[in-house]
Amino acid sequence: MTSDTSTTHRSSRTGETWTIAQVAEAFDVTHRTVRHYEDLGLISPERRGTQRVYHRRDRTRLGLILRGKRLGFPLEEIRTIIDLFDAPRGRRTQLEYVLDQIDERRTDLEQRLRDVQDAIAELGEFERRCRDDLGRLDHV
Amino acid sequence: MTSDTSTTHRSSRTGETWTIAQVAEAFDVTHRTVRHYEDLGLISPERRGTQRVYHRRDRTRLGLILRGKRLGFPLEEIRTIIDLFDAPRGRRTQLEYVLDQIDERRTDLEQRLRDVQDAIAELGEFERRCRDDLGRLDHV
DNA sequence: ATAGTGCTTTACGTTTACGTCAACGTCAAG
DNA sequence: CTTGACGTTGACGTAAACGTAAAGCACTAT
Repeated sequence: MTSDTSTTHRSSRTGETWTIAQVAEAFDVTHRTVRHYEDLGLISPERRGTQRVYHRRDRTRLGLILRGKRLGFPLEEIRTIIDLFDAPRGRRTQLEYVLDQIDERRTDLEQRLRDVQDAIAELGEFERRCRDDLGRLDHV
Repeated sequence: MTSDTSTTHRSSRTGETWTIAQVAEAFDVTHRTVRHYEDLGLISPERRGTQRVYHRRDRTRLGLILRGKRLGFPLEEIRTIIDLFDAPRGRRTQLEYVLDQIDERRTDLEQRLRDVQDAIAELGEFERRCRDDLGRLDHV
């Protein structure tokens, strides 16, 4: 019940693995969320017996997943995207397919870029009008 | 059953109103979607008898809604944002509240801006690697 | 008068993205 | 050896964002 400095090790020896509780806290999501992403095939942590063991690779993926979510992509689409990064690009057909996918993604992202920029600009314009109104109130 | 050039008028006289079918098609959504937004209070078209009549104001709002959606905002949040634009900002307290909200929104949008830019950058880097791989295949 | 076209409400169904138990395993500490 | 602390697998619940009939009104054309 007192101060316990030995809470979050367990991977002190390996130095590169984490438990589900640790990654969940690190990314500020619940363990349920992490398991859900695994159910959908977005991450596949190592199993040591029955326990899940997360490596840096899994953390990288989790970061990509959460960023994708912030951008409003559905999880299924996020899966196809990050799978793309790990896809075997040995044969020419595969590489050309991957490059095609990249182009599609980029088109989508550039639309979102415009959306965000427009929204920020409109917000700025709106703020200016509000500050004008405020100025008039001060002036009187 | 033959060619019918008189399909989409009905507002020819007023020149500034549309039916639900027309706005739905214009924004490439279903009428169900449009009505759903109305149920949530995101738009409130005029009623002429029982029929909905959409004005430019409603189209503007629809545009904002759909852009908000592309950026991954939930509809409820979108409602509070676009309501903000139409809010009565007469009193100082109101104006200060609005300016606060604007700041919150901007912080959020700037995070998304970074997310999109990072994603595009990573995509570019990934494409470069793929093109390298492709070049090596050509070279052999 | 009737049929067709478009709009309306009501209401249940579906998908996505998890939340929330329940019930059980496991490992170290007391 | 029992008690936690943490982990595991189901399995059902839920909120958001619509989809999808079903059934009826209104106007127009034949």
